[in-house]
Amino acid sequence: MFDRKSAIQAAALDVFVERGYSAATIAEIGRRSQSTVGSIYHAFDGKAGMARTIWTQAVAHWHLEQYKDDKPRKAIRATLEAYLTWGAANRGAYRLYDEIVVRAGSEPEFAPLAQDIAEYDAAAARVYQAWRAQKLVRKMDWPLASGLIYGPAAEFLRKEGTVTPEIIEKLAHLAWLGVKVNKS
Amino acid sequence: MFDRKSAIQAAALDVFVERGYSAATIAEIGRRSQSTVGSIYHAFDGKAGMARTIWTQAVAHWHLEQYKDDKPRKAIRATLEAYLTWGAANRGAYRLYDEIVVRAGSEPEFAPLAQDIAEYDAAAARVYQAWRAQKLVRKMDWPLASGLIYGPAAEFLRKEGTVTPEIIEKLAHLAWLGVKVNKS
DNA sequence: GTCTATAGTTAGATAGAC
DNA sequence: GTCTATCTAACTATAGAC
Repeated sequence: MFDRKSAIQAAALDVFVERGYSAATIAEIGRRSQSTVGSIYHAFDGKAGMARTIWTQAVAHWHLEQYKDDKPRKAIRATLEAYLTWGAANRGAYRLYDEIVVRAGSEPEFAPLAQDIAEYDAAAARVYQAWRAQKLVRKMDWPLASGLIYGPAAEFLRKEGTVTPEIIEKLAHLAWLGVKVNKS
Repeated sequence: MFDRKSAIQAAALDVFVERGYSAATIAEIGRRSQSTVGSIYHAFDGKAGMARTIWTQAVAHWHLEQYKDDKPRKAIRATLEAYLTWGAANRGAYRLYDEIVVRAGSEPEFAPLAQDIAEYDAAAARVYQAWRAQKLVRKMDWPLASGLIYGPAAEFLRKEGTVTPEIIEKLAHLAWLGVKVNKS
């Protein structure tokens, strides 16, 4: 049977990607999903609610927590590979993801999403601190560690460069260099 | 004498930082700068025009091009130090800068700014390629090189971590590791 | 759950006097 | 250059029938 909620969400993703969050309208999302405004508000908590769902699904692709039982070197490689691969295969969606995160930092209607983001970040920080407790990685606050791990990849994905296995390798290698314990 | 344009710009920065770009209104900017809507439109090309000026002034603080005659290792350190120092001292303005750049990627009214950003990036790319021609840095496309240089710092500034000389040192060191030529 | 119709709000931008 | 007044347009969100 027809899953209206999924149809709305798919249409919302399309419209957000094409127009950007601001210029996307509920009416257009309704048109594309063959739904009406009323149905959309029934299924989602408005525009910001749709964005929140989209963010959740995107981030699940590379969330560090899912690799928490691996050794850090392997886990970092896996999360980065997933991040870069997904971002490269879904440029538009990646840009939208980026836009949503930035807006969540300043716009009040995104408060629930901002909460999700903070929790997501805290979960990743716990993974890092668990590794730290086992002396598998260097002592470092998570804001710095996450910058070293994800920063280059994030900046790269913002541009239009092509993601190759060599680039994944290079970024994973440098991320590991940044956080591994000093042997010397 | 009273410089209205500067007053408007300062007020715009305040309001954008406090409310975010979307929720900032021309009327509020007028109130704070003791100017009227008409004067604001006389001095700037609307809201997006004010954002454009703010972006230009922010980016001038760390533009790589200003260090183009230095050796790359020193230049990278200098640009990163400027970037991190400015960002840490102006958290709100940094967030706004980030928001403006992201929006410029998807909203049509930012077309002139998007052009500025592309030119800025091209200028930095030329600096890198000039170094490359002298074999001072590794052969690498600028999207990747800029990710390695600025990415960790950008990601770090997005969070609320404190910038210390050690952190600047660490980020500058890793940036250099990422782009320096292989000695082996 | 789905729909239509509309309310309600807001703000960016401009015209034209001074 | 500065100002006031207004226009215009658009969109989110809700109310309430089915």
